[in-house]
Amino acid sequence: MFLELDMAGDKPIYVQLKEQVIEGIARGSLRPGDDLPSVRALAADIGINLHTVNKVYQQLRQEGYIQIHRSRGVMIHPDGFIKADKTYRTNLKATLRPLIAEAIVRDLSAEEFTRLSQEVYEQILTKEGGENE
Amino acid sequence: MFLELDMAGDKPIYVQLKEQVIEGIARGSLRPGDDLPSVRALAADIGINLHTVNKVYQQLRQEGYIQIHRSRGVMIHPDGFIKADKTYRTNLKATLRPLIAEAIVRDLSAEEFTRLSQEVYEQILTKEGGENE
DNA sequence: TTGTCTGTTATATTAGTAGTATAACAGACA
DNA sequence: TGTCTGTTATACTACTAATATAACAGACAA
Repeated sequence: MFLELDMAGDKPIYVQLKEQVIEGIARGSLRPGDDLPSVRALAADIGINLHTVNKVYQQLRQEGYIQIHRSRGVMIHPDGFIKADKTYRTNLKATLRPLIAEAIVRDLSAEEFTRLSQEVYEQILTKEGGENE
Repeated sequence: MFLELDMAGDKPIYVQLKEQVIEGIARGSLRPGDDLPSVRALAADIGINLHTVNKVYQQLRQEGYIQIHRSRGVMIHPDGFIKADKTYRTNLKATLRPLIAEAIVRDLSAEEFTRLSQEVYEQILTKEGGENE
């Protein structure tokens, strides 16, 4: 797999792992129906505990990204993903709010903010690496 | 003051407090040179501990939003704020990356994402309340 | 000079989360 | 019967959020 975890940084590794699976789906590297490693295999592969992987899988399942079958293992959800609805948009705006408040104070216009967002869209879809903090 | 803290939610109250000060500056409710309450006064006002307020003030000072004088108290930084530089933009893009990855999976186009961002800009600048999660 | 305001520092405690370590349970299936 | 799967339970360490007291030190007005 294509995983790169920063064990030192302050972002929890289960969050990093979850985000990388979602970005893998966004990029198209992981496609509906694709198998994911078992909790034990992935944990051993990246050198972390089984429970940390399990926590990620449980959250991804709850949010509709993957399917888990008792003894057949884990796969990317074969029926596609939950579309952006009202609740999602409301939550996204709430998440963006403090980011944009800071942008305003730093004199970053809405147009510049949009340009940065476009760049991130392209970075993800064209498989560019993004410099992490 | 205009503070509304959610003690139950999972967002730490020191983060909420910090974000609300920054949004206050973004809105123009707090302007360069304005006094802020003392750590003890603000803590007593909203019913939290002195150290929680102090932590917020220290972080706001470190990031250039406020000035702290030993026994004269706290004020919004009178000389304006640090403009968006290369480092800030890089960090902002890193922060946006997982949000946008999820947006892509949920079939939210870059144009729609931009539209939501514009709405948040306007919400903040026109002093609308934003529904919190 | 004394009192009272300011931020600052030091300790200690409680509660919750992140991550690890073992172990065992239960379904599928070759 | 093994051996793979996810699942559950328990316990431990380390760290963070938040609180509670207490004391220190600078500024400044009465």
